[in-house]
Amino acid sequence: MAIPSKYEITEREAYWREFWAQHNIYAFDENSDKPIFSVDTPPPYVSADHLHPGHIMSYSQAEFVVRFKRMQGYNVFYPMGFDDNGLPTERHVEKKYKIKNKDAISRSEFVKLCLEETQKGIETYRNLWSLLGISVDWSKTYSSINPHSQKIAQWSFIDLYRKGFLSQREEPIMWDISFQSALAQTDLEDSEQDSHLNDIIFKSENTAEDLIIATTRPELIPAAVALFFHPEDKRYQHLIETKAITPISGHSIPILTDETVDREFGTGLMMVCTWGDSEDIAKWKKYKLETRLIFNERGILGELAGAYAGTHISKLRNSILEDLKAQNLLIKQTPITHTIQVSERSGTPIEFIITKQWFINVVEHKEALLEQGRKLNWNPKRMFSIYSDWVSSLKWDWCISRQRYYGVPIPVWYHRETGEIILPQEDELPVDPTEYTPRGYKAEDLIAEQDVLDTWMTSSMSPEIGAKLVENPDIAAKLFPSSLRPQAFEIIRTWLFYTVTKAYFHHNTLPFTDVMISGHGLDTQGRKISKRLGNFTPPETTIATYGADAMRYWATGTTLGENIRYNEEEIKKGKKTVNKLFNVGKFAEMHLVNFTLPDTASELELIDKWILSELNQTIEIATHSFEQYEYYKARTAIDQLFWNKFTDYYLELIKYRLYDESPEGQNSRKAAQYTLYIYIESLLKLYAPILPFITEELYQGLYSDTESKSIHNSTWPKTNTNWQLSEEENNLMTDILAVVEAVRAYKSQNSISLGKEIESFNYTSTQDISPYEVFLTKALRVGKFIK
RNA sequence: GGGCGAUUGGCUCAGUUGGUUAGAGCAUCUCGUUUACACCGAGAGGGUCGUAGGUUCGAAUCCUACAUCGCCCACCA
Repeated sequence: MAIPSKYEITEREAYWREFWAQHNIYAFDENSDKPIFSVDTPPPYVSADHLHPGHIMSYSQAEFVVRFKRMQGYNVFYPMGFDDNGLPTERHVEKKYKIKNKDAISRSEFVKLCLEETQKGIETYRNLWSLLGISVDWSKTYSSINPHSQKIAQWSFIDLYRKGFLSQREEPIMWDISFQSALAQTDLEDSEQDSHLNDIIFKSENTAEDLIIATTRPELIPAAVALFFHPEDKRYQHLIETKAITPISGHSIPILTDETVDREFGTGLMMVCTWGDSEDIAKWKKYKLETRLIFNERGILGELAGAYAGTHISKLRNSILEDLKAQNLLIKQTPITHTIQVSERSGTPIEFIITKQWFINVVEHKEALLEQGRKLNWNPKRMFSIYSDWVSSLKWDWCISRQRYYGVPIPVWYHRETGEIILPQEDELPVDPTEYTPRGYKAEDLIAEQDVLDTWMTSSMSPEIGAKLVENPDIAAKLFPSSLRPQAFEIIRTWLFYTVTKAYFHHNTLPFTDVMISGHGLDTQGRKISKRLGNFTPPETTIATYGADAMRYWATGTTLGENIRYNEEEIKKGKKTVNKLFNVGKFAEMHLVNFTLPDTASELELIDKWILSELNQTIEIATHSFEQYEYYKARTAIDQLFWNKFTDYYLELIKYRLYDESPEGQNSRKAAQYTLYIYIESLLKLYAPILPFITEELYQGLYSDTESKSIHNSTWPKTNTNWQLSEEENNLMTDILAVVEAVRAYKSQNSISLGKEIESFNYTSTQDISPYEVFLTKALRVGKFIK
């Protein structure tokens, strides 16, 4: 197959994409006995078309390593997943179809819309990933809402229940009043808001004196259940064991002491409600305080809110402050800026209500989970601290039930009479309890669980969901644990933590051995790329302009875990590299016509051995670097070899030999051809993980004699000790290269064209390079060297 | 407040265990129509490696403090 005369990037990349697909170049081979390398590919959210260069960066970086492993002889299992489950999808559909009230649409209609939107998202990703040349095995694809994934997520629930890691408890839980669903610790986000610290008068029931408390949430006064002060606070000793009367609601609450109260804050008196924050819950639990819930799951105020009943909690603060003012009970308002926790998805400040929810008991296993995390091979190492910080700071068990429409149903029924919890058999999965009756029961005896599972409940099973795409159970078993988990650092505390947790609880193992954590994509000014700011060029546009190889080249531009700025110059450099490779390919093709690799190596000249020894060194560096996930280092070394050693020197120095038609020059010419042949093949292979398109083009054009043999299934280059230079040869080469440089400088400074022959050149050298004078005079067009 | 990361020529970034004149690309300047390539080639200029101390024969690299920027966590009701 010949190399085309011109490299039309878009057209040729499309050609090779099609070629790879047709020949199943990236398919996992179930019949192979090669060692397996399995990847736990991140399943991206498909709920919105928000793909930007940051995604390109992180997927490419992982893919460099995957391609390297494939060429190293691994049977690569590289599936693709799509996370189309859960709240983000619901929200996207609500927004897009302007669904304000879910009562206006049936559950099944709504789910149908979700699935439709999901499908569109999958197409967007799939198109871009193919465009980029991501070498996933598209025959191994899952979506997190499909039956395969649902089955595994539900199995997980059942297995955890049977093993005692699950519990159903009624307790205060973080709640999103706008979505009306429970939230897990990780669904929260900080939001800085301007507010007031209000000094408000309570009355002592016993002495009728004024008790001043400071609060940012005066609306919770009707929910107040106690006042606290520090046990050693001299100002309030006489109040121990007495009671206070709240303003507005006028109910009586105990006054207690606790060491966690800060004497310096406000007046040193603290109001505890049910519940304003986790501190409230802690004290409520510790002192077994009363429970006063003033609003329901929609945020509507109830009886305990007295006159305010029927209105919404969000309106209560102003009403209460006005009423306090009217009664002269509000003494002071201090403006403050503080950080409150809001629901990540809705932006609504979280509230606490008490409901029955399912939990995975993670808090009591903190130590073990920390230990599991420690056993992972983290790349880069420092990313482990994000994991350990998170695990150490866990305060709540993982709440896995969600009061939502679109998700994997919790596979549970409750017996109408006894309340007994009924689980389906494994072979019945997946089930929707609201539409299915488990074997051995009658529908009328059962109450179906309405809630669905947290979306992380499914994605935390991704290594197994992926592995089980292979039907043969023996082979599937070999795919778990995965070899590699690539992901972004933002989801260490969610996806990574939950996956580690699941593998530990289910199998007492790690879900994967190696972790590769990528950084953020930033815009040209160093700001985080986001859909909201719109500060990015769509990757499709960039690829159309410069090609996928060039875009991938940009992604090598930073070390793993570091953020990378979008930099069009780097992409241009990628394109230049592609162009240069192409031209070298054309040149080689021209000079390798009718050349076949001889059985025995040709008699190499010093310069030939030199470039091959440079190749040796680069192979070593690149191999080691890719193994350490240091694709950047690999690329730099390969670039050096290609640009600075090969095109700058070697190629120019052997041209005269390649063009030599004389009979006495044929041995030398063959040696140069031989070197060219060997060198370029290895060079292409070295670049192949980073630049899959152009390397395939040239490999097919120069080397492949079969229709289906791809460079990406070829073997990774090996070093050859025959190419090692002796110390003497090495010194000689150093001098020869110095002479080359000197001649070039001389010509450049004297405005002489490099191609023009000069009569003589003065040089000094530490080695005796006289045997190479003929070579130098020919290669450099110098009549005579004068020492 | 605690933790992590960053700070290197105009710009974007490398510098693995401390070791000869600190590297690359882009940009700048000079030169060159050379038979793979002008998406090219050759040459040149440009950095007291954020600041201040310390360890060492020797520090961009190790230690301490500080400054600026970014991120994460905890946040006083």
